[in-house]
Amino acid sequence: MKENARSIETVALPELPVTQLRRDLRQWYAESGRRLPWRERDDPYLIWVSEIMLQQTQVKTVIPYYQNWLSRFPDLATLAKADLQDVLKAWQGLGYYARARNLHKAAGAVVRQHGGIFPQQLDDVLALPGIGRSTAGGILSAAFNQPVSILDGNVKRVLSRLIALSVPPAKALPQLWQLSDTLLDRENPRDFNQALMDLGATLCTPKNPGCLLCPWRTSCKAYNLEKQSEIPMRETRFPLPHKHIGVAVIWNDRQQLLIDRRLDSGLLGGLWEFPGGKIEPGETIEACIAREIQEELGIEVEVGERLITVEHAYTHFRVTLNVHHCRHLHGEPQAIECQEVRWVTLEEIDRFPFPKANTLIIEALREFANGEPTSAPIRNELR
DNA sequence: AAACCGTGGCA
DNA sequence: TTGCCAAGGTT
Repeated sequence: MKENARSIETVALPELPVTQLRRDLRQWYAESGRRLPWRERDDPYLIWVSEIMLQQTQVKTVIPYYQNWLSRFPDLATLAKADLQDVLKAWQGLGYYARARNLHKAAGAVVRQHGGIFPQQLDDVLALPGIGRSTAGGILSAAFNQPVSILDGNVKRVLSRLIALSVPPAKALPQLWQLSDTLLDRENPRDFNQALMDLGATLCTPKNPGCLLCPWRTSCKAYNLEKQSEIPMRETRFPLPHKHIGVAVIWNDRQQLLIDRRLDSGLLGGLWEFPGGKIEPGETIEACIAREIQEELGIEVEVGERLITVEHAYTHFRVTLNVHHCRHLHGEPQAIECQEVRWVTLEEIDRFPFPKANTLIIEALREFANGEPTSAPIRNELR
């Protein structure tokens, strides 16, 4: 990590009553800190798993996945030996699937390079895939009480308000890192870092922060300027592009369905899906599906009636999946633009990891197979 | 170094 | 309905 020395010089950090801030935060945490599953023990594997799951993901979402994960992969050695498909299955629905692939890969690295013992050197931890500076600090401080600072979304927001930062946090990362490091209570780094995140998650929230209960309110520049709701400043973004996709549910004459496994890199890497592709301008859904299936799988299908229409939003675009029943006519399916192709029954399909939008298709297939009446287009957000 | 990478909840 | 944001890292 390279510090931007110039910007540190030009943007001076305010004078802060550091000792008092540490003491007030410590006392608040003792009274109001959260009790969370990964705070009950200091096993680095348990802390590590929680830190990866919590990247860009809220505590409430993580907890059930965390419990289930530990029942399947109770220790690092078990995870290292596990099949990647089982790992992805346990991650199904959490999103950012590279986190699961990297966790699995890193477990193997710890076994081979560190004798199965999670490393305690910052450089060794940072060398593991999926662990950056903030996650390394979170793990080392929580598991070993090491004085390593953190800078996650909570801390960025808390510190931005504390100094009334006049630019979006992304434009001031060196200063925010320096502030996190300056404030860090080196006598109690574990509790300090956890307290800072709790403060951001429960009081110093993005909307309607509970400033009247905040232990830092007398020192908080944003509060004293009544600018809590304007800080941190946001970057302006472009509207999300919308893609229209034709998707095939291909049946053979043995009541089996054709699914494919995506390439390991990129969007939804390593997960299974129903094949399909983008509808070209002026193209009908049926023509698109027939064309995509010929191009991607090298087979010919007859496109039948609509099964479901799924709306789904990813981070950088929205999609409409136009899903149609298809009948396999001829040709042996080939893995041309994917890793693997497979015929499965509706009974077997649950064993494979699918992304969210595809699980909605599977639900619709179940209803179809059970002879339930097809309803109006089902919207993702209504489910 | 800007772009990419999921999903759920909320207003 | 749409946009925003969340315990960020990788390329």
